[in-house]
Amino acid sequence: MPDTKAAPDASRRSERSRRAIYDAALALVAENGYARTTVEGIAARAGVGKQTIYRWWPTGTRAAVLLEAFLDLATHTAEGAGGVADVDFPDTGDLAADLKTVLRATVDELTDSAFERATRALTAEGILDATLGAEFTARLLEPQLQAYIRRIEAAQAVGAVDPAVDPRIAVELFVGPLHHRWLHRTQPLTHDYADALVDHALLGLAPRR
Amino acid sequence: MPDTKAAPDASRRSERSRRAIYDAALALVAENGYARTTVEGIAARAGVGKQTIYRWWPTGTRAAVLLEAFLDLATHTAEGAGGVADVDFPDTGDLAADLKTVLRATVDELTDSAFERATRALTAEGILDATLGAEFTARLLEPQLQAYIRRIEAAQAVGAVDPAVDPRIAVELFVGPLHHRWLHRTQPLTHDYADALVDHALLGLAPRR
Amino acid sequence: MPDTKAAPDASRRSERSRRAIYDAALALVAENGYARTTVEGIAARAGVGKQTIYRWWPTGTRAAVLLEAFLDLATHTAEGAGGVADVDFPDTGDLAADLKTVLRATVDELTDSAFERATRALTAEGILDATLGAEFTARLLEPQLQAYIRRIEAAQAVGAVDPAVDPRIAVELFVGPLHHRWLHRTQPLTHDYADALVDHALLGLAPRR
Amino acid sequence: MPDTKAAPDASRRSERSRRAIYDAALALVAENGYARTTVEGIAARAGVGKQTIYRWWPTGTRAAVLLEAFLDLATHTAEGAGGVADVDFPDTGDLAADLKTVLRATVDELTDSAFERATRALTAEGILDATLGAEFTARLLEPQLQAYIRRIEAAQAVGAVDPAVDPRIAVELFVGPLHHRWLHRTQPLTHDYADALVDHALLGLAPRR
DNA sequence: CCGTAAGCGAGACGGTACGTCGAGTCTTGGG
DNA sequence: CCCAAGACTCGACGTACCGTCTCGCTTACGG
Repeated sequence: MPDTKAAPDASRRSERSRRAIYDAALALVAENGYARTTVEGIAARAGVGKQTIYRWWPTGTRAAVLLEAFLDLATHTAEGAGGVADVDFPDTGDLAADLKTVLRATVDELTDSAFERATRALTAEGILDATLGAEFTARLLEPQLQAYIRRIEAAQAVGAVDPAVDPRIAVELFVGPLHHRWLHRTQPLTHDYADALVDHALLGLAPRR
Repeated sequence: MPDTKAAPDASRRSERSRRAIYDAALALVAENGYARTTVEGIAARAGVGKQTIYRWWPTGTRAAVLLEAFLDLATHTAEGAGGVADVDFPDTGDLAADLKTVLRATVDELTDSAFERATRALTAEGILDATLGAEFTARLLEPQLQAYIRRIEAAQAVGAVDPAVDPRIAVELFVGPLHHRWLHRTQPLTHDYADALVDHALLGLAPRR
Repeated sequence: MPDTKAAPDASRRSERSRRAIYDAALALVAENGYARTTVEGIAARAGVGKQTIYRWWPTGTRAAVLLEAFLDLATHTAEGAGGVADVDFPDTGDLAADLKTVLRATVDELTDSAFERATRALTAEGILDATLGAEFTARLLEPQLQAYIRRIEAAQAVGAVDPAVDPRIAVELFVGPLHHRWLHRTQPLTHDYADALVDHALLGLAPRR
Repeated sequence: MPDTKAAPDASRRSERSRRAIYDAALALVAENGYARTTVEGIAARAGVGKQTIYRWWPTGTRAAVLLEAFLDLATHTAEGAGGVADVDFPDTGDLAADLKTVLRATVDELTDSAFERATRALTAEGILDATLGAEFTARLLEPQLQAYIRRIEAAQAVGAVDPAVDPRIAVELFVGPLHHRWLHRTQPLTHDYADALVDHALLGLAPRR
């Protein structure tokens, strides 16, 4: 036998229900927090049967719905720009300025009250569950990191970044501390912090002279 | 009297039960994962009534128990050294070497199969719940960061680190990327990575000449 | 048009599907019992869409299908004899013997493992639901009772039964106890019991002299 | 191992909940019918958690509750008379009159609008499910039949009933037809019918002269 | 030295949500 | 327009845990 459980026929899926589920999930998490958001609640708010949710997200249901809601959102936001997978990163020729621009935008996104709770929930679930974490990383996080990497490689090509530097580590030098502060709330997450991070990372800690 | 609920009398607390609860909680999380660990399960495994758990951890029960189990563990590990709050950081005079030593140790801790699940669980809960997050940060994370900060200030005093550098940001330049990789599993977490991180952060990304 | 819901066009009905539904329903009840027999299961087993079942049996679906399956069966069994409505009752001139013949046959039918479950199910549903009960009585039970009544009236005509006796009550004196024992399983249902019933009812309980 | 599932500790059972469940079950069946009565509904009406119901009636839940509700009711009605198991049957010396008294009372019980639905439900479930049926018969039906049997044996002792008669069959000659008419609603269930039944059964169908 | 008041193991309780099943309706594509 | 297939909304199922609440039992004062 090929499969234990027959997969549902995606071509007959209700578009209306799918969207209603995304909207309901995001709204409920924003309003009540992830812990108080239930599958039952999402179904009720979306005007949908629970089975419809479990049919399309049989495992990791709550988090899986949220992840797709996010991806859907991102897709529609970036409409026409080629989708999420192709995040655009500014290249004005000034690496530090470009990094600050992007990191400041990231700060704004992470502290956007409409989505902070959902983003935290997804991140936390990804930390706990490796399967969801892989999905989260591959579909949301990695595309962004790749955009950084491309910008840093461009900088290396024009001599703005040491060619010995591993671009992946370079990215993490910016993104890691930002996320660290956001996740653990050790200090407020501000534009100034984003700027300082760029300066420290580019110049290094050791004295230049 | 003004209090709605009388606080339990800590002097009468059963030491045996307290320890059994820690052990049970850590073991269950290690065996089954945090999601499948329940208060009921902990109580049963510890041979303890549920009420005994709720008496001493009335809120955020599951995570609160785990956090204390961790602190208890750390206290007994660091026995005699003055406790967790006073983490010791090597100072051989060679900052890069000292950082690598500590970061390598951190890598080992984070990937220790006996505790990785519990650490992830605690981190994830802290991300979702600000109250627990504050507790987690204050009692587990911050003491460690302070040790880094002291070491970096010492390095600044001997001219090994640029005096203009913000020590807090400096710490995050090491710890942030490490945690990022651990949390999101983007790449394997190795000693080599710890070393590379130190080198990149100290020297900066911009070409030295 | 006044009708809320158009009645389906019976002339277009698929004979193949109808028969397949009867077979599936009877088989499933015999195999798994009525409680575990579902409309979905019948449809699947019959290779038929659910709608086809609901189209032709819009109310009381499960029981209605079973009832028709039974009637269909009886019709085909009694083929040529004029159908179910005209049950034939032996008349050898010996009333007691004729009653014993029929009651023994009834005992055999009621304990026939192929149909006992379905008969019980139909009876039980008829007990609960007056509408189905009326249908069940009119189409299955009453024709049988009428055959008894005719035989008893014939017996009264030849002086074998007291003319003051109400034939309907007389029938129930035979059929009632038999069903009682079958329904409540108070004692085993045997041919001997059928015989004893006839003797007791004909002669009465009071001493004859 | 002795048991798959630990039995609950009956000594700690909540009397208040038990009674509330009985009341709710009987009321709901009377109001909405058995088919529309759900375990969830009973729990809600009784102000009780579903688990409390499933704890004490793990199998055949709905019907089992109803059966116990009935037994409880009967126990409290017959309070002081020694309980249900010891049904009292009149013995005025006139067998026919005594039987008519009891059968008329039975007619009234069976058509009592407060309990008819519940009685039908229990009977129907007992017909379908042999386990429940055995319980139903043993605890509700059989005690009544035994009272009849004792009365008939008494009648035999004084020569009012033929000694060759099987008392069990005699009982069924009265009770069987009554139940038959009640269950199948073939004719109205009246006191006159009860009287006629007694007369027919005692005297028999065959002419006395 | 002896109540008496706490902590304790145990587990029943009222709840909430889970994930599943089936009912009956609706939609799609084929004949 | 019938039909097979199956997705849909809805409601109930029986289970798992939550956090609260008695129950007896044990254990440490404090009069």
